[in-house]
Amino acid sequence: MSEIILKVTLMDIARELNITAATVSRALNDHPAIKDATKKLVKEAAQKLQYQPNKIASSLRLGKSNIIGVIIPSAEINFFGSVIHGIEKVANENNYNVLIYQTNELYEYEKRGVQTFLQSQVDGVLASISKDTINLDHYSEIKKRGVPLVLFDRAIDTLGVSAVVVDDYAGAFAATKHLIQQGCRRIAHIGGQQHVSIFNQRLKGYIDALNVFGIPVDDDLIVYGKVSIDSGRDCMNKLLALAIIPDAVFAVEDFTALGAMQSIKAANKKIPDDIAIVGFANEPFGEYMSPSLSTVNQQTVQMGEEAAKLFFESFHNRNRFDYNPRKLVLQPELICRQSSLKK
Amino acid sequence: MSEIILKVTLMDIARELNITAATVSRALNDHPAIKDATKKLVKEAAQKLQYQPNKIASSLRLGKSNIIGVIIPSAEINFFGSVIHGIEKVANENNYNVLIYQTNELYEYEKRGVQTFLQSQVDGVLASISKDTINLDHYSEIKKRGVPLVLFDRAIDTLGVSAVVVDDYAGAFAATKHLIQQGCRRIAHIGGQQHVSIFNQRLKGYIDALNVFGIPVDDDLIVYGKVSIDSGRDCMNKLLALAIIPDAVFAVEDFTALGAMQSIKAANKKIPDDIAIVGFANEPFGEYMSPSLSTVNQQTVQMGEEAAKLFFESFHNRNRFDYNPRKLVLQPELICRQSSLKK
DNA sequence: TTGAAAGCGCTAACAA
DNA sequence: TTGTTAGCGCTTTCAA
Repeated sequence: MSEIILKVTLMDIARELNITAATVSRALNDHPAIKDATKKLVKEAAQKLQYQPNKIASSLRLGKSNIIGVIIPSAEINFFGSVIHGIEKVANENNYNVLIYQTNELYEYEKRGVQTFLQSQVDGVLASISKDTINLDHYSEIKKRGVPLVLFDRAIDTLGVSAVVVDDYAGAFAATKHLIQQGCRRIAHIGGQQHVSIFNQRLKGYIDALNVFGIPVDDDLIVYGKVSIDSGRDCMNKLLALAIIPDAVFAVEDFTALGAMQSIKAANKKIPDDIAIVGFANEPFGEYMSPSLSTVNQQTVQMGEEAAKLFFESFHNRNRFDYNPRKLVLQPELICRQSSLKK
Repeated sequence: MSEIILKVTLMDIARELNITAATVSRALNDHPAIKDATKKLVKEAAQKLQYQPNKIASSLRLGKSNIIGVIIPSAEINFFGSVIHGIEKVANENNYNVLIYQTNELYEYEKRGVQTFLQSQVDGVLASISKDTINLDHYSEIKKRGVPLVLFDRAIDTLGVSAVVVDDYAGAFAATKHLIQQGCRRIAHIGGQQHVSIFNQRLKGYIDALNVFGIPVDDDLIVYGKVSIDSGRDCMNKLLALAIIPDAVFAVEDFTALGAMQSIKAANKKIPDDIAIVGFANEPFGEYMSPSLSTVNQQTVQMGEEAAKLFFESFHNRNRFDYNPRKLVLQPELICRQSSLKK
């Protein structure tokens, strides 16, 4: 049974070598004014005593925590897992750590997360706004405290902060265009909550694609839901109840598409022959369904990486008055699978 | 454009009210010795000045960070996302935050993660050991420093720390038994790396189920892979090359099962009629495939919750010599879907 | 019921 | 090249 290691500090090393803590600190940080011989001695002693620097003390002194706070709706959604993956990668490369806070799509939790992060003295906050959130004062507060804020995916322009988003409009346009090119003419859209900008953009892309190709927009073919499997099923049922049913559906997101597919199958219609369908997000399950689901891929890991990079950019320029937030728009990629490919 | 809020400290509040920082601190922490009137004044002033307590300073003083470090192989794997969800939930309820470190299944990263967490003065570490890891000294070091360590899912008994695992043996036994009850007699197993305890347990459960039901264990029917879609496909191809092919497969995990299914379909065999198949993990895609995948559900969110609770238990008892680590075994649940249900 | 003073562990300005 | 000293913001012991 090995002994417990007692807390060892700079002072312990200093005492061991009959020098001061300041010298030890400088030696460990490779300060140029310190003799190589001293550095060597100090580092050996640190090793021997199994010294671990206390980051909290150092953070307090330096006024910098080397921690990025990340606010996400849910760690359980694959999309956000991927984004975190990207964030972590860039953060670790820069000697930063990542604190996670989940909102469960609730405004109250989101507010609490922001408070917690400010108190934890994070150097920056990366956030994806929850669907439930309308009031944005808590985000303004981050800005007011001089802490860099970067939004990803669910961004809001009025905040005037850096952001990484995918071009939802372009993705929706491409998806709709693809359906038109497959010969579909009655293309429905199952949309999401319109105060969420990404959902609104997808609606616009859909409408503009129809316009560009001279297909009239039919309000009966546009239904709105809450973005879930159940809601997808319900919305599709409404579309199937129309006098003339659609020959294609562009769903705002993959789970919605999945619900719609279930409903189509239940009505004994064939996918894609009777009704073609395209989703959005490239959730992993889409690839393995039958028929496999056409969708729009969002470059999730890259989104995380870029968000983290934007934070470092803001952080390094935080004292410059001429630094302006940047908005990065990633291009999504249409993935055509069986659910939309007619023979 | 709103003004930047300058850092406001206890001293600022104290000055405002002509009292000392000590009193302010006590008032904000509802110390019983402080007059209600004073508390009221202090809290109002704190509000007015938009005071945010500095947790780093408080951590340094108290020797306690209120942070739990979580080490996972990858945030992109749904399983770990769910576990984090559970951990976050319990952590937040207890005023704790969660630092995440990803190892990408690499020993070197895992070691670095442990160092980072120790330096960050986390109050405890929750970890799932990466597949690549064999040397466990870094985990022993956490113990030696008196920091509570709780392992989840990928646990190792020899470390003598608390752990939450699912009963992999029981899950594998149930899956195999189910296949036997469906009338299968040549049941193959696609296994994982045997130094990973959970994979080894699943093999044992498979073998014991065969034994209990009087079915001879045939070494030809057991193949080992690296736990991935590709590896599942390769392993299944080997099984399909046997003189007498199996009539069922118990795969060590869902992605492996998925690869196997692709290979079975490519060989023009019917699932489940020619070959029935069961996976392990209940990855979301399994529900939506065709045929849908039978699998074993692992109570992931609950696993996270229990792991966090075990940490708090260890933490509160960290100075007691009679506290022993506890191992929690969650019971998995067999989910029978189309891939294994014969008519 | 409150104040004075010290200290958590580290780093940086200044001095030598 | 190294030492001295002070202080980051908070909490707590001791004293009043």
